Amino acid sequence: MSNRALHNPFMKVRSDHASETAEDYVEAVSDIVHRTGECRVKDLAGHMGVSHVTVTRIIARLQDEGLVETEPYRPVRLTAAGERLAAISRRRHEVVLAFLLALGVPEADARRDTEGIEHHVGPATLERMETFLRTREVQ
Amino acid sequence: MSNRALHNPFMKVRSDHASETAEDYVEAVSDIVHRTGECRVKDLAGHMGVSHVTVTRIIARLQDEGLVETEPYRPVRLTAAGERLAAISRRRHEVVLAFLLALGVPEADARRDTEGIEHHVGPATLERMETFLRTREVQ
DNA sequence: ACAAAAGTGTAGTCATTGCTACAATCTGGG
DNA sequence: CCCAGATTGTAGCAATGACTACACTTTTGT
Repeated sequence: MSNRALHNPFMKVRSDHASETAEDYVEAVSDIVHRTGECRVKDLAGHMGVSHVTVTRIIARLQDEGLVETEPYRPVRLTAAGERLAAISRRRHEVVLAFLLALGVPEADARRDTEGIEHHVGPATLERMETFLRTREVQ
Repeated sequence: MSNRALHNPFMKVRSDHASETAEDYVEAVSDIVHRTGECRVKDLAGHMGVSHVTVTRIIARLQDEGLVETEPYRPVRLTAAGERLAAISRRRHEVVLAFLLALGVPEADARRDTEGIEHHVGPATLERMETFLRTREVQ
């Protein structure tokens, strides 16, 4: 099993799915705090396109994981760990988006695809994308 | 809501998840049939790294969706629709993998990342990847 | 100051994808 | 032929993420 995990890419993809939500949410919290000063549940619900109930439960889980802090009826804040994860996620998001744009993908498509792709871009691929951006530039 | 769906990339990603499984499984069925003559539940379980129970249930769903055909204790076959989806998925998979390799990503990383990325590569991005492969070639 | 409105939490449901444990079927070797 | 082992199916549980409906705070406007 653990042996197969090392060789089966599907397992990697599945375990990635678990952290995708965390990455998306801490990034969203970070964005919203920087734009509006504080991040409320309803802001996240609007941002993610889900009901406030879904947000509440996911935030509760992220709090258990030590990524965010909040109290009932209060705004959501990032912990230090949450800030770190948000920074990493945002940077990767930006690299992937810039890369797709540099590739010549129309902006609307690039934004859509980046949202799905970013969570599956490993360090090696990210590094190659950055190299491409530095050397080729737009074309 | 439906208005927001058009503008919220996260909704796209979520609905993509539903079809990812279908794509992965029809592609796996196709591969296994071509390699060994027939595709059994246990082959899929090994290929995907999950228990046979998970496979059985997913295959049942894909049968409802008209992508595969099977009877109890019998091998799994693809329908015409399943073959079509498998062909599309495999081609996209190959393009993404070739693209990452052309980018200079080490093979092991490229294979891993392709597995996660492929499902989120839209037509426009796929087209740009193919163009890159045709024009730049390896570099 | 206080009621209405806005925002948030809770209860309960559903679908998906995992799992283990156990039951049923198929198949091959003796 | 027939049973033991391999394969497949079924039952039942857990976690995640989605929802509606309803309850509870907080905020706001008069």
